[in-house]
Amino acid sequence: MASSNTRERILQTSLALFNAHGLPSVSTHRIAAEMGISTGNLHYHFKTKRLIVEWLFRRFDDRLATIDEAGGGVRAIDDLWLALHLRFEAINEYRFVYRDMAHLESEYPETAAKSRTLMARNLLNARALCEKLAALGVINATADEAEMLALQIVFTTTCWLSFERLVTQNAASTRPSDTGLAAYYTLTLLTPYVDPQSRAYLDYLRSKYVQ
Amino acid sequence: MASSNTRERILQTSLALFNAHGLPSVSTHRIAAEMGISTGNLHYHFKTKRLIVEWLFRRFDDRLATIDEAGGGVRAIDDLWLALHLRFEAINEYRFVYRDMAHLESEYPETAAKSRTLMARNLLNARALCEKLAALGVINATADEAEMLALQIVFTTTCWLSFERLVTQNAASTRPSDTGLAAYYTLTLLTPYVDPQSRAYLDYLRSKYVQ
DNA sequence: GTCTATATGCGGATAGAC
DNA sequence: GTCTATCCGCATATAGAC
Repeated sequence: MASSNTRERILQTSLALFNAHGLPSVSTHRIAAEMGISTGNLHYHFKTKRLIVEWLFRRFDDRLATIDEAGGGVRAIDDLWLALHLRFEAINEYRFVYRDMAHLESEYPETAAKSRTLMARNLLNARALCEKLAALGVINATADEAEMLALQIVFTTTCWLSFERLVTQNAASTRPSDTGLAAYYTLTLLTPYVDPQSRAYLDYLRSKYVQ
Repeated sequence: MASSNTRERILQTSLALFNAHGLPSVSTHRIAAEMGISTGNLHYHFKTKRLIVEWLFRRFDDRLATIDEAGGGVRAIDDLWLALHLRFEAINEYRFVYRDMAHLESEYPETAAKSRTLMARNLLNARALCEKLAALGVINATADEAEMLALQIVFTTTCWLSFERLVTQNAASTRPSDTGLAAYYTLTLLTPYVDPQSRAYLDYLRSKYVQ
């Protein structure tokens, strides 16, 4: 039916605007205007802006959960690159979440709490991943080093895309946000620890991404 | 005179509130209420909220510039630890800047542009620093590795304190934000490259900060 | 310098007609 | 479902008295 169509368009439009201009800067008026509908109509589908944010966050969360499941089979550096790439794709599609996290904290505490839970999950997964890579001999790292690597990986996947916008020139509007490059950058954290074979793969990526 | 006193108090109060609740969530009303003055009075001293933000950012910028000057003499890992610690102290005192960077981008474009300039400066400084440490033999890294380390250091100093809030339990209000720990965490990026002597210092820090 | 009072606009959200 | 019209509250900012 047309109803759920509008509902879906609201979510898509909101997501695009949140990503482009930031959660606090995008009003329900603006969302409705962008879609060419009235604010009354918008509030018929979502009683509050908060509900829109919650729905979008839930999708983000589900998306990452799916990636996590599939990512359990990482056994080598190139698997890891793919897993990271997919992860950055997802984070990029919902980039408003991490970029406006401070605002989320103060205005949408329930969603922020879920975000904390997500972060804890990410840490556990990353830790398990690094331990596995160490056990497989893909990386040569002590338990402490593996632990630190896991933290660095989670830190980077969470914050890198936001940071990248600061460094790249003011082409803030026209941002393709190369998620492959982001994945490569994350992998470089492992550089000092990888075995020679994996090292060759990193060099291959390097030639691909660094001019 | 009392006038400039009030002006200063406005800046201090604004800074504290921005840090505690976020730039977009703190209104001029709230600042005035917190100080026990009227909004009219506040606007007598600062015609717009934007001016307050610009003054605070300028102080932040100056503060980092001072640290940069003093930091030119880093010749060993313990020097670097001190320099990083001072830097995190400054970033922590003005943490609203990086935490609400997305909002700064959309609502205070001029300040955001200055922030970009600052970031470029940071990158150059970090690069020079890593090259120097490599030349001194404190770290054993190729030119590429030194370059990557510099990027990682800037990324970490910029985003770590924001990320930390996400990971630590919901004691978001009562956050001492251990800047020494942040500096130690940043140093761990160098771990794989340091010479044995510096390694000993890192181990000392580790025993101090990691339970 | 500091106050009270007020103008103006925007954002979220609702009422009721169609 | 969708619209128009409107309410309410808050935020920035100003005017004018003290």
